[in-house]
Amino acid sequence: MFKGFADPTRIRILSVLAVGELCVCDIVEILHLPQPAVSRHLAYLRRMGLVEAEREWKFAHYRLAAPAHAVHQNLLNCVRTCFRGIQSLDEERRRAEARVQEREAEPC
Amino acid sequence: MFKGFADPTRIRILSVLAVGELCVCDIVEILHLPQPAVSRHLAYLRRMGLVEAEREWKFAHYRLAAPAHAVHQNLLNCVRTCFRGIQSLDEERRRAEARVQEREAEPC
DNA sequence: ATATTATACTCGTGAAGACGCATATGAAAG
DNA sequence: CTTTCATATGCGTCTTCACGAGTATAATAT
Repeated sequence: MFKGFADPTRIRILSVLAVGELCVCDIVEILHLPQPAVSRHLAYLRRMGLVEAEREWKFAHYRLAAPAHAVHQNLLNCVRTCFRGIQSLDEERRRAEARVQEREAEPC
Repeated sequence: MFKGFADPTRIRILSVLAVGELCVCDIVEILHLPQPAVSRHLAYLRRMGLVEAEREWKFAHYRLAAPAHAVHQNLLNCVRTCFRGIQSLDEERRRAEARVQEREAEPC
């Protein structure tokens, strides 16, 4: 579980997913990372049970998994509270929020 | 910081140090691990700022470092609360408590 | 059928680190 | 000075994993 958090890139991914559900391409744009890197880290996080994926149309929507035990809960608190105020993460979260709101306003 | 927790042996060490100050040889006996392994993990944890050492007489007394930031605080909460109830860790903590109490009762 | 889009995977390379074993350091006692 | 005890560090090996580059897959669009 801790290993899931033991990488800067994965922390960034978890941090933006804390904002809301995002697809791989969103994360690629928000974090300015190559798509295979994002996919690989997401696969890792999936294996650890930290995120869940759902395919809809052409997109894989990822979200934070519901905490399965106390450690998990505690680490999610970290994402939601401790990571506030770190400038680079804040910016990425802002961009993520914009994306999530576009999604909600989007016509089906 | 998360990397400090991303190893089972280090979690065991942090868990017994949460009970109180211990020297390397205590940890070796409590966890049934070879001394070099313990020393190296402690060095790692020292580099991460998770533990502090103090040499007194021939012994190096190790203790958990005071939390330096929110993430650190949160992870220490994990050690103190989330790890309760895991049988193997509980046993090791019990043995650590015995040690700490011997220390306190010890004549100078 | 072909092209496009979104996502996943494979492979090679390199770095970090875990472990066992042996050995070094450093202080205190004999 | 040598021994002993507590601790630290080197070395060789093995595993895990991060990353880049390329490619595969699978669904949709033309």
